[in-house]
Amino acid sequence: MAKREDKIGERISEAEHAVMEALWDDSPLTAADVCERVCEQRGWSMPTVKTLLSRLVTKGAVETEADGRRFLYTPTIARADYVGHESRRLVDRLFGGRPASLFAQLAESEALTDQDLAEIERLLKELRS
Amino acid sequence: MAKREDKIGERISEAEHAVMEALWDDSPLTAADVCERVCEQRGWSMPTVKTLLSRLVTKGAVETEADGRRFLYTPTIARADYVGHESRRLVDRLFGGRPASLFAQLAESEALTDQDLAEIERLLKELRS
DNA sequence: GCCAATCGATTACGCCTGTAAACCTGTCGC
DNA sequence: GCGACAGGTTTACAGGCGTAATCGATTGGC
Repeated sequence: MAKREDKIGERISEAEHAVMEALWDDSPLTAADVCERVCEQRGWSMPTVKTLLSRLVTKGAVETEADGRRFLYTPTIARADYVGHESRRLVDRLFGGRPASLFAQLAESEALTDQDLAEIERLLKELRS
Repeated sequence: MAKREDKIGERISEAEHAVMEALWDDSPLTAADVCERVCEQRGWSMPTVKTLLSRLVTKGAVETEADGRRFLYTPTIARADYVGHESRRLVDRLFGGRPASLFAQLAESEALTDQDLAEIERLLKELRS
């Protein structure tokens, strides 16, 4: 049942997360590649991306592979794991660990469209089988 | 439709959140009251609670009412608003704003018990009417 | 072979957060 | 009336985060 590398040790910050998204979207990437995909959108400059990448490497969320004189960066944790981890954190912190409460909250606060409801219904049906 | 005081300006930190929970649970409270409910559990001392309360007041998340020489603290934002806000933040950040994806994630990662499923189903049915 | 461009590493720095000690002041007991 | 205490305010300080400049090494062009 080894449930897929569950090593999400140190917390990933907001800015670092943006970098992770780029890498999850496509990897390995060089620092320049990453910058190309996030710098404009976030108003960052290269040095910022370099720093974030280093920190992610230190945290063990990203690993490097030498390619001549530069590095290629690859995530070591799966996006699904990260996302699952963060979701559970939220559910624990705000909903006493009861996902149904989260759902109720989203429902009650308008946040669910008809499409969402339909999709959730479909998933529910699937889980029943 | 004034959707209930939506003033969640500054972000509330983790530690501050613990204090908010105490106040949401029961308010108004004095600083000592708050400490009584969270200090042991979190391993805090009075000064820490005082600091957190001050910061929350500065952030406008809590307001004070004088009671003789001391203060009574009361939340100015509703728990439901805070929780909704944070939930939406997560959905936006990690699931491209699609709540159904969050649901799918929770489903796929074991996190949903039969009870959860039953409850969600019930809520769904309710929303349909 | 030497210079400029390229890259990663090191250093910087202000703000927020967690956690508290120190300080000031009003008050209640004696 | 005076000292101990309760309670709020100020100050502190280390670590994380956002953002970046600077340094040092490598290398491709000429």
